[in-house]
Amino acid sequence: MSDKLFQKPKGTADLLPAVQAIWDKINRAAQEIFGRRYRFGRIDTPLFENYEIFARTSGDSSDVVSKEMYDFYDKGNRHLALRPEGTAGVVRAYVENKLYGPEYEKPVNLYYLESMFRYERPQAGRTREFHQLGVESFGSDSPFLDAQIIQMAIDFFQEFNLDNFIVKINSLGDEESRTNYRSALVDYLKQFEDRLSNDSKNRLKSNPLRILDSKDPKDQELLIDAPKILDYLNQESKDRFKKVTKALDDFDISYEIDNKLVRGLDYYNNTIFEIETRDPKLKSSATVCGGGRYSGMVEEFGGPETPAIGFGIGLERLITLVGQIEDQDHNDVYIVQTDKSVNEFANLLAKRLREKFHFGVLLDYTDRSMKSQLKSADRTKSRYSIVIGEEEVKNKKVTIKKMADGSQKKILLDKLTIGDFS
RNA sequence: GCGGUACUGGUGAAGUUGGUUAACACACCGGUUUGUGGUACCGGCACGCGCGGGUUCGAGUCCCACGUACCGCCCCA
Repeated sequence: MSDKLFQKPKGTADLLPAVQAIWDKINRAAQEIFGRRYRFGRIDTPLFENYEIFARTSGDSSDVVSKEMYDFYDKGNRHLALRPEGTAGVVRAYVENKLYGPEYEKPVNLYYLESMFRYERPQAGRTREFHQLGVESFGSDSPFLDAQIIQMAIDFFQEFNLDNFIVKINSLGDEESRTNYRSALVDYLKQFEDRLSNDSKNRLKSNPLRILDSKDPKDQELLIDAPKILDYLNQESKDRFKKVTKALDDFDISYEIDNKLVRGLDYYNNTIFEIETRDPKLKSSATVCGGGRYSGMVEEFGGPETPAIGFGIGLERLITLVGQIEDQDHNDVYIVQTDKSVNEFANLLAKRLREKFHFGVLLDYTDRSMKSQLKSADRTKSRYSIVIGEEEVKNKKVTIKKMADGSQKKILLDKLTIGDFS
């Protein structure tokens, strides 16, 4: 085996300087759209939480909990887990910090940008550590908010000029509707139990709704005549869903009602949605955003009954769609030294230029040839170089060279102003 | 967790049916008469072919195990 001690853990990535420009842009876009336009406040929660926080909310039968969790015991024998998704931690923080209190404006709107961890086989658009940008809104059950939240995600994608996607939406209904539907679905599928795939057989007991998005072609065939969830919504849930889709229509959002959409986590009810890209770069990982309504979770953590809705955007997936953006960063001044006798002078000059003009300043510390130093000035996209030699040191002058056209001028050090560099 | 493909220098890679000195290009460093860049020319740059074993007189080239990456399944962001 190779020297695995010196390799990064499987499914992780180093984000080198060359790749940071896009992350900066994501941060700025989140701040601008979620923070400024929608007035969501940023929240950061711990990288790890008590195991139960995720296990209970996501559901024991979910893949995330049953096989993808990075859990461990600390020295105090506490069972902890690296967060596999963002919602549970935010809800925990909402309750623990009593953000439901009267001093906070309702709904309480939060967004986060954090890394998540899932023990999975890496492939395109899927790594073990990945980043999610998500929002959560607590305290409103309005269907108009559902539409607003979906619009938020779209706004974000548009900031990156992405529009080759489809919004898929479905409603799981309220508790009552969901219970009714579940038993109707189980009754229907029971008669074909021996023809179902193994996964689906297990889910028949643990989580029958998940059978709906089975990829097994035989399962799919059996599902054609299965009861449809939208037929089982009670009047209230039905009306609610209609209001959501009406609002989406009013927003000119094109969407697709997908009555087989269920999502992998257990905590959803009423509106659920996904945004899928059609870009072939992410074939089996086309979901770039997923979310929906969840009620009951705040109570589960000991808070008051609170309706909530949120979504998460997979940032690595977003980035593979956007591609890398060019780093436009320029350096201001590169100090070129004719030989090592002027090192001291040059070194001091660098300090003064940063101090006085707040310039970006670079200089060579390896006594390379002038030619090499000028090459470096080029490569670092320096706007100016300052040549320092014996003559300059003796006369307390600097030779300023404008890189773009090669023009030079000599100026007394004491007379140097910022205007000499514009 | 299951299946497939790949793995040669800083990078892209060539390496024929296993047989001396690992091609070529880019990048980098240096030089082309001594204080000036992005061009041109010249020179330098893998004691090693993911890691560990094995087969063989001999392996980058064959076999096995492991690691990682990529693709597919499952599932998701």
